Amino acid sequence: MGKAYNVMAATCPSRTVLHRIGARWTVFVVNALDDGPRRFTDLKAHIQGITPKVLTETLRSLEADGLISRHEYAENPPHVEYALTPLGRSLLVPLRAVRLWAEQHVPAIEAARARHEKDADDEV
Amino acid sequence: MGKAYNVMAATCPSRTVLHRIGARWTVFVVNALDDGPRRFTDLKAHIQGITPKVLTETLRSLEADGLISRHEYAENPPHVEYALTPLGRSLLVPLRAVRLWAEQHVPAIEAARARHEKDADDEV
DNA sequence: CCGGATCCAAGACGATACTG
DNA sequence: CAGTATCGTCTTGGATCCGG
Repeated sequence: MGKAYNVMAATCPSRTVLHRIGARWTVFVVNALDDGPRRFTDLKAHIQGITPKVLTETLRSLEADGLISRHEYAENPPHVEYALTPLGRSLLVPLRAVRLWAEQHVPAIEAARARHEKDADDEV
Repeated sequence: MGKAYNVMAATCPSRTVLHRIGARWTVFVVNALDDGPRRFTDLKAHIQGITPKVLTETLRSLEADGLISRHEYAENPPHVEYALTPLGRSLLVPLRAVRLWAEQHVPAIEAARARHEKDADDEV
């Protein structure tokens, strides 16, 4: 029995999964829930620059895929908490690594870009 | 001395890095170079469904960021090879994990989507 | 507090044809 | 073989305002 799924295959269902993971804000939301449940406004404040509309869309998508859970308390004013499901926590492992990689390699990337920029100039 | 970079901050340079990593085809190209250098046509065949234009754009971006190297042999017909740089190989580690996660959790995601679909129907 | 509704802009992505 | 050129589409995402 070989591998069941392969993202390199055009019609493999894993591509839709990858597409969801790769969505612009998924890595932010999943990482933001790393240290426990958070409320909507809390998430919005933590993930700087995200708009309420996009945050809502992202949360709904992740909920549909079973990566986060939404718990609504019957209070007024409203009180809603989002948390990672076990499946979401398993995704957190690679996504945390991606986040860390991005944060740790900023200087290397910027240096490469500067070098590339310079090479382009030299060719003129 | 605290952490230098934080993707949660709106203006942090790590966001541009994350944006590049998150580009639709980055994870495919980096993973495709996992087991050694490949030629353009080889990549295109391996990453099913990618168009030459998009593949070129992705390769150029990754090259500009110092993640892959492009080696051109002075032959006719043309012979060009792409390979991961050390920096690119360091990115391969988390991106390979992302790819594996996507491939391994297809059934879980599909089950969650079906459940979600059913819940939506039940509310009607 | 937690969103929903609406409108709009950008750019990513795709299809196709062509060339050194 | 390894791309370019062109064009069109179409999904994302952003801005803003409103409502339960």
